[in-house]
Amino acid sequence: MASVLSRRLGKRSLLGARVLGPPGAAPPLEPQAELLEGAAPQPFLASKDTSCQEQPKELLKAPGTSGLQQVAFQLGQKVCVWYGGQECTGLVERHSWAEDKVTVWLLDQKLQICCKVEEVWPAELQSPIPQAPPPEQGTQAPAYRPVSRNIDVPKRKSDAVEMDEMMAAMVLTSLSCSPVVQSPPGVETNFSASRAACDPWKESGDVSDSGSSTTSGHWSGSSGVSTPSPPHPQASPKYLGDAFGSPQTDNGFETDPDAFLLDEPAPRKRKNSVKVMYKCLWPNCGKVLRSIVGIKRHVKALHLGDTVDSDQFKREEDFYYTEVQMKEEATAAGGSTVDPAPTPSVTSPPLAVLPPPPPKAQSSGPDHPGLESYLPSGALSKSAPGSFWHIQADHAYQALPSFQIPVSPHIYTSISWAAAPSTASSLSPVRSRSLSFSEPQQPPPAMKSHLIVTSSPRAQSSTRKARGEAKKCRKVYGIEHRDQWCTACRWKKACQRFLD
DNA sequence: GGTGCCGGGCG
DNA sequence: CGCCCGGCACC
Repeated sequence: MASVLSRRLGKRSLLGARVLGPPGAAPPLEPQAELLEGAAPQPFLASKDTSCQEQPKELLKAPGTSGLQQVAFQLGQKVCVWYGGQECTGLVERHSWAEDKVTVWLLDQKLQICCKVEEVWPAELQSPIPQAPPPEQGTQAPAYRPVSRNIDVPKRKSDAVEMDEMMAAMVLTSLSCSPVVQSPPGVETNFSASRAACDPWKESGDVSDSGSSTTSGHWSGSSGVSTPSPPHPQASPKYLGDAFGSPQTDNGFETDPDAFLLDEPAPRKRKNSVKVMYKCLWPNCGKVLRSIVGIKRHVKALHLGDTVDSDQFKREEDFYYTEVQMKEEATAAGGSTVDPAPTPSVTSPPLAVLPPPPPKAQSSGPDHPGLESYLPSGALSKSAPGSFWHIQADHAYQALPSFQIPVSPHIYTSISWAAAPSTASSLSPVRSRSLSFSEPQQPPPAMKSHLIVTSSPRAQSSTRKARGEAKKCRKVYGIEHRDQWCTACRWKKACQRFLD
């Protein structure tokens, strides 16, 4: 009995937790979610979002992360920064202490960049901070950014984190809505045009970011993964941003950076395994190539116009493709090596909606990497299993429909699709991670497998639920105490108090 | 026949 | 949607 009660309540509280989680400043959910990710601590998670989207919290946080000259930049403060090989002036958009980063709105370039504190200095001082990284390269010819910024996205461990942050930050800020330039929320100045262009997705993005979880509340702790089934037809850089920012990304780098580094990713892993492709995320493009080089070239040539000299777009091609896992079979058909935009049939639609968990090479799950990693890490893990075990008994019946409590094999089966779509398309499962989606997670693994396979065992009672042998309200309370029955019993429905 | 509960009706 | 009940399958 207890278990039953608890199970139900759990659903409820779970819901509450989720809904409340996001908007709150630091929902207790967060750490949990991270834990579930099963990955190493992910500074990135927090940092990505916060560093470039909200400053106040950060300001409160550890103001001592890196010891240099902790100048407190203020919003709107005029500063200088090394960018594009030259010293540019701009206004401080935000200053993230935790990340040691400053987002600067460059007046000249009319774009927003996010860089380290050390690389920014108040406009009054006419030179960068002495021991800071910059000039080494900045003084020379076409250096685009001081120091590390020159490394390509594919990265090695050492630089991975830093780069990730940078990239994500930049993507989120300057690239977020169109390849051109995005006016930052605060500075609504004269860029209404480009702003208008990006509004559609931006709106949805904002919604989810703010955590107002309009729809179902399946909100993922802090990662931008939110995937609230954004209406945007094709992938926009935003998702790219997510992609690079998502915890999975980090994971990917940690676990298997090589795959991402490889120019020729065709190291055909096992047969039937997932193959890494690279998909162009440029609006209306969606070209899929097999080599990272190819995709880069494609983006650069077709979309960025190969303007090698334009600092602004330098290396931006990195942002306009994403890694995609495709079933080997699917791609194998097309056969050989490079180019042909292969079998988008499978990938494209989901991809557009997905937070493409891209630079991740499923080195882990040899069997169905796609599923294994996308499912759990993406949506499922975000649920709060901890709060699972309580519910008020009597109204569980009412609650049932919406929460899909794993009560019986039937319900499982009805749910199982969530876990089962398996091999069909490695990407698709995410498509409808809705509230109930995460529930199947709760039962222990054994149950889960049962879950997936079931469906016919009770063949004979195909429609009708097998009669449980547990005592029911009627038996326990007797017909004379009908008022003490659970609601379901009273209504001649499946008893919810004494489940078996 | 007693019981559990599905399907469906009513307000 | 809450409530109720006919009726069926199981015991």
